[in-house]
Amino acid sequence: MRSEAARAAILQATVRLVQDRGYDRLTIEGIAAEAGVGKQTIYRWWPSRAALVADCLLGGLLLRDRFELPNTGNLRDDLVAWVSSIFELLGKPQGEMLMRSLIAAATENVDVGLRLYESLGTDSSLTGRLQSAIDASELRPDAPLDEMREALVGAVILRALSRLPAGEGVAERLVDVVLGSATA
Amino acid sequence: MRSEAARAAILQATVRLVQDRGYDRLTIEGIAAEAGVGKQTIYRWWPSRAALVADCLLGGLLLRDRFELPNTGNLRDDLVAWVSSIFELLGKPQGEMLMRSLIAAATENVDVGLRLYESLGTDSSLTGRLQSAIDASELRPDAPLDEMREALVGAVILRALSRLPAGEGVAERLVDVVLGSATA
Amino acid sequence: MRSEAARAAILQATVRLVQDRGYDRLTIEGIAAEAGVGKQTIYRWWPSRAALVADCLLGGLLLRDRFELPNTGNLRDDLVAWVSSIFELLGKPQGEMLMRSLIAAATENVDVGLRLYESLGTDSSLTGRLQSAIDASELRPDAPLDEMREALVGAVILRALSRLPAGEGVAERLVDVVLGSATA
Amino acid sequence: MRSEAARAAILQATVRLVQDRGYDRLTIEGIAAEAGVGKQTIYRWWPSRAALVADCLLGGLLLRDRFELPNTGNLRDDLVAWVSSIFELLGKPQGEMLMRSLIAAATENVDVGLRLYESLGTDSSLTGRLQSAIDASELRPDAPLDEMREALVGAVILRALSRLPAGEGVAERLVDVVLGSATA
DNA sequence: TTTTAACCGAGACGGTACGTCTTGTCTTATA
DNA sequence: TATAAGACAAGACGTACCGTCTCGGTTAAAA
Repeated sequence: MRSEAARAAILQATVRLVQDRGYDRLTIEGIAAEAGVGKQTIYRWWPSRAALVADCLLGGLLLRDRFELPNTGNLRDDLVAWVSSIFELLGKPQGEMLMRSLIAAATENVDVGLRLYESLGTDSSLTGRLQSAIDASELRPDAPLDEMREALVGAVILRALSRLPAGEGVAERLVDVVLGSATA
Repeated sequence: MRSEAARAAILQATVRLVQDRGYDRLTIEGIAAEAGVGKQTIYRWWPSRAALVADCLLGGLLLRDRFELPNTGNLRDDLVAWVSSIFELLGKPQGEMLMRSLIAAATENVDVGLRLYESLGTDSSLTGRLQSAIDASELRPDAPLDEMREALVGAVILRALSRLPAGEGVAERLVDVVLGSATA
Repeated sequence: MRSEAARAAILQATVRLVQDRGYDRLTIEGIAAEAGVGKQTIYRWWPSRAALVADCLLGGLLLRDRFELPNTGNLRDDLVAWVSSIFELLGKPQGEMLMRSLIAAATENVDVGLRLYESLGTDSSLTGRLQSAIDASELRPDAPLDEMREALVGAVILRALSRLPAGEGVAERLVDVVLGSATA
Repeated sequence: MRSEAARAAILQATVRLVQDRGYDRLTIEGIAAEAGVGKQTIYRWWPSRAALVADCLLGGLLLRDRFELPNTGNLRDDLVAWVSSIFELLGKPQGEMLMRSLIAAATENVDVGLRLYESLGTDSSLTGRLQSAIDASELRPDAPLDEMREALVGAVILRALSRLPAGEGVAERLVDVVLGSATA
C-alpha cells in the first residue's frame, strides 16, 4: 500500500529544490532528505530524477496556472499576452533557471519533452485556443495549427536557452510571424 | 605556454565522446583518458564540460557543414531543404542524441545556448540567407528576420525535445508558417 | 549497521600493503582497491591512513607474536633474546621497512606512537616481565622500570632509523646498560 | 654554475615551512614558492624533500645549538641538563612537531636517520662528552659508549613519538639508568 | 486475532566522478 | 647557460551521489 504522504512530500520537495537550486543541482539524496523520506522510497516509485520532474510537471506543481492562455476573443492579443507573460518570467533569474531546468529534464526524459512540446508544460490550452480561433474564423480553416504551435513554443524555448532578454515588441513580432500566413 | 597538441586532443576526444555516448555520460575523467591528458590540463583551460562542448561547437567540430543552408535563389525551397536535412538527422538515434546533447549543454552554458540561438550552431548562415532574400525581394524589406529565425530554429529544437518523428510535410508547413507574413 | 566483512577486508588489505610497499606508498585508494571496498567505507570509519595502521597494530595484525618476550627466569637472557630477535628482523629489508613504516605512522598518529612506546607494539609484556623480575629479586624493588623500558625500546627504534646493522654483542651491551644500575 | 643565493633561499624556506607546518605538510611546490625559486632548481640539486631536510639538519639550520651539551665536569648533571632541555622543547607544541618532523624525515632518508642516531642531530658532542668522562675517570674505561648513547637518545625519540609529557624526575632516572652500569 | 507481507525511515555498501593538489619532467623567456 | 615560471601526464586526495542492499519498525490485509 503506497503512502500518499510520502508521495506528496517527495513531489513537493522536488519542486522546492528545482525552483531553489535548479535541475543540475537536484539530487535524489537531497530530495529524500528534504522530504524526510528514505531513498528507497523514491527509487521504488520513480526510475530517475527526470521522471520525478515529469510527475511534478504533470501534476501542475511546477508551472501551475502560471501561463494561463487568455481567451478574449482576439487571438493575436491573447497570444501576445501569453508570450509576454512567459518572457516576463524569463526576465527573472529564478524563472529563467526554472525554464532551463525543465529543458534540461526534457533532454533526459521523453515525458518532460512531450509536456514542453505541447504548450510549454501548461494545460495544453494552446491547441484548443487555436482551434477555437478557427471556429471563430479568426484563422483559416486549413491553418497548420501544429506547426504554428511548434514555432511559437519553440521560439520561447530557444529564447530561454539564449538567455537573451526579450526586447520591446519581440512578443508581438513573434506572434505576427506565426499568425501571418494563417490569418484571413 | 599552452600546448596546442593537448588542446586539439581534448576537443577531439570531447567530440568523439559526445557523439558516442551523449552529453549526460560525458565526464571530464573520460575526456582526459580518451585524450591521453591529465585532468588538470582540462581544468586549467575550461571551467566545465559544457564550456568544452561550446568550444567544440565554435570550432565547427560538432556540426561542421552538416546543415549547410543552400542558396538556390528560392528561399522557400532552401529553407525546406535545410529543415528537412535536420529532421533527417533527428530521425537517426545518434543524430537525435547529439542534438539533445547540445540542448543539454546549452542549459548549462550560455555560449552553447547562443550558438544554438543563432542558427543551430551552424555557421550562422540563416541570418545571411534571409537578408539576401530581402535583397532579392523574396521577402518584404521590413520582415522580422530575427523572430522568423527564432521560430524556425525553435521549432526544430522543440521537435528534438519531443522525440517525435517529423512526418510528411512538416518541414514545408513549418517554413510556410514562418515565411507566411513576410512574403509578397 | 557496520559491515564486519568490510572492516576485516580493509584491515587485512592495509597489513598486506604496508608489509609489501611500506607506509609512504600506502594510499587509501590502494587499500580500497585491494580490499574490494569503496573509499567512502574507509573514510566513514577511519579518519586517516595512520589511524588504519593504528587499528592494525592494536588488532595484532602487524606484529602479532613476532616478538614474544620469553620468560625463562633469567631476565638478562630474556631481554637479550628479545632485542636480538628484533635486530634480526631489522636485518631483513622487509622487516626494516615495516619498522620504519610504524615509526612513520607514529609521527602522524598518537595511538601508533603510544603503542610503540609501550614495548614496540607487542602485547606489552615488557613491563610485566620487568615487574616479575622485581618479584623474583632479579631487580631492585625501586628499579625505574619505565625509564628502563624507554631506554631499551628507544634504542631499538633509533637503530631502525639509523639503518645500521646491529653488530656482534650490541644486544648484550644494550641490555647490560639498561640493567646495570638495577641489578642487585 | 650553481646559484648560492637560490641554495640558501631554498634551505631557509625549508626550515621555515618545517617549523611552521610540520614535515607532512611540507611540499616541494611550497618550498619553491616560499623561496621564490623554480621547482626545477630544487629538483636539480636535491632528490627529495627528505634530502632537503637532511641538508638543513647538516647545516645546523634546524637545531642549531639548541641542545648544546654542557661540560661542567659532572657528567650526570650535564646529561640531565641536556635531556631536560630536550624534554622542555618537547613540551612546546612547535618543538614537539619539529622533533616528529625530523623523525618522519628520518624514516624516508638515511642521512636524517644517521644524524638523529648520532646525538639527535646536534653537533654530535654526546660521544665526545662521554669519552671525556672516561678520561676524567667518571666512567669505566670499558663503558659501552655507543650503547649508552643509543639508549639515551632513543629514549628521547621514543618520548617524542609517545607525545607524553616527561614528568618530574624522568630525565634524572633516565640518565641514571644509562650511567648505572658504567659509573664506579 | 494473529500472522505476514509490503512499505516505511534510515543509512551502509561498492562504485564513479568530482575538482584540487602535488609530483617529477618538460619547455619557454629572461637576464 | 642557469633561472623563474609554469604547463604537462599522472595519480591520490577527500567529498558528493549513485543505485542496491540490509536493517528494524509500523501498517494493513489475509488467514
